[in-house]
Amino acid sequence: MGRPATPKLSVEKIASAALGLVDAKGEFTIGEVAATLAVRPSSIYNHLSGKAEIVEAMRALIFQEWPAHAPDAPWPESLRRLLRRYRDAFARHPRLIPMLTSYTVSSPDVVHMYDDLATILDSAGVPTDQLLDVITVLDSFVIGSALDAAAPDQVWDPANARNPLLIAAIEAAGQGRTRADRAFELGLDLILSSLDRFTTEKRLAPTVVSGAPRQQ
Amino acid sequence: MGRPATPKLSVEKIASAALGLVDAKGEFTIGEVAATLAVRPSSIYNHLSGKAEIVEAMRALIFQEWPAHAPDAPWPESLRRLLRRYRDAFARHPRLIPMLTSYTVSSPDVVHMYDDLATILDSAGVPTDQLLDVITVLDSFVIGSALDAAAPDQVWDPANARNPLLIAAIEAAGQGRTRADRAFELGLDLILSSLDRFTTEKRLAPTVVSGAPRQQ
DNA sequence: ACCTGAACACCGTTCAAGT
DNA sequence: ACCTGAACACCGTTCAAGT
Repeated sequence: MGRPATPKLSVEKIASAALGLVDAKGEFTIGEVAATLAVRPSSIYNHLSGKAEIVEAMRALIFQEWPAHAPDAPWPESLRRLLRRYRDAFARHPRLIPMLTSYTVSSPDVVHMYDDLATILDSAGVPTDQLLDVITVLDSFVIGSALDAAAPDQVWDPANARNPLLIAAIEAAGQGRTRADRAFELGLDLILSSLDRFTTEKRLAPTVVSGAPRQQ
Repeated sequence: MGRPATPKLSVEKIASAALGLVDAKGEFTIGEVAATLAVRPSSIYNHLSGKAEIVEAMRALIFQEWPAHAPDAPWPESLRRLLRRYRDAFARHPRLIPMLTSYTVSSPDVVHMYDDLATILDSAGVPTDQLLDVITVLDSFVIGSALDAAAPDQVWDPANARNPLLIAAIEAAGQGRTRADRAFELGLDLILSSLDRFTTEKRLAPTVVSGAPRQQ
C-alpha cells in the first residue's frame, strides 16, 4: 500500500524485535521479526540487507552506550570492572552469544572497549609488544565464560562422568548462573594475580614469547 | 533402486563429508553432503535423524580416540599438554567451532577428557569444592582461544582502533595462527602459574568463593 | 523513501515404494 | 536394512508496483 507517512521500521526496531525473539526462543526468522513488527518480510530489506546484518545490528544494540573509561581506580580494579561489564553485556542475552562468535573482535562497536583495555594494561606495565597477546587472553576468557554462562543448567550432569572425583566436584558445585559467575570471578583472580606479579618483573613469561612449543 | 548389496553410507562417512565441507567453505547443507557421497539427500535420514545429529557426529569425529591420561609427568606439565591437545582438537577445524559452541560440555565424547582433567587437578591439590570452578575456568579459556584461532586474519585491523597504544600493539604483534598460538601459551602461563601458587596455600581466592560481587 | 505482493531458488524433512 | 523420488512446509531474498 505504498509508503506510510511515518516509517514503521528502523534498524533499531528490527534489531530489538529480533533480540526479543532470540531471548525468548533462541532463534529468529525474518518472517517472525516482520510479524512482530506488523509488517511484511520484504519490508525489512528497506533497512538492512539481510539476516547477517540483523545479527550485526543486534551486536551493536547490546554494546550500545559503552561507558567511557573512568581511570581513577588502580589498574587491577579498573580491569576487573571492565571485564565484568564486557561479560555481562553478553550474558544478559545468553542465546545470542553463539550467533556472535564469528569475527567478534572486528566489530566497530567493541573497539571502544579495546581502546580502554589497552590504556589500562599499559598503565599496568604490560610492554607494547605483548599488549595484544594479553588482550587476546582476556578476550578469549571473557567470551568463553559468556558461552559457559549461556549453556543450559544441566550441562554438568554427574551421570555423564565416570571419574568419582569429577562426580563429587559436580555435586559440590552449584548449578546455573551462580556456578558460572563464581567460576568467572575465580578466573579473573587467577589471571589478574599473575598479571600483577609478572608486570612487576620486566616482561611476561619470556620463555614463551619467541616461539611456543606446539603439541606435547 | 532399492537397497544396495553393501551400504553406501555410514555415520562416519556422513560426518567426515560434512567436516570436509565445513573446513572448505565454513558451512554445509544436507544436499551438499549427499552429493559428496553420490547419494540422494533423503538417504542421509536412514543413518541420522537430522542436521543437528550430523553436527554431533562431527564433534565425536574430532574427539575420537582421545588418548588415555599418562600421569607420569608433574601436574603442571600434564595439565599443559592436556589443554593444548584439547584446543588443538578444535583448532584443526576452525570453521567448525562456532557450530559446536552450544552445549559442548554435556557431550559424552568430551567426558573422558574432563575425567582426566579432574584427576590432574586433584593431584595438584585443588580442593573438591573448587574443582569444577577451576575446570570451568580452563574450559572457558580453551574454547575462547579456539574461537580466537578460528577468527579471520584481519580481525585485528589497526584501522579499527583509535587508541595509539592499541594501534602500536597491533602492529607489534603478528597475524593469524602464530599470534593466536602465542596468546594461548601466554594464557596458559598466566593461569597455571597462579594455580601453582594458590594450591600451595590452603585454597584458591577465598574471598570470592562465597559470593561474587556483580556489576561494578 | 518505504511498504507490499508475487515470485524465485533453496533447504530440511517425511514417507511410500522399491529391493 | 537402506536407497530413491516425489512431495511438503518453510525460509531468505529480489523486484516491480504503489504512494
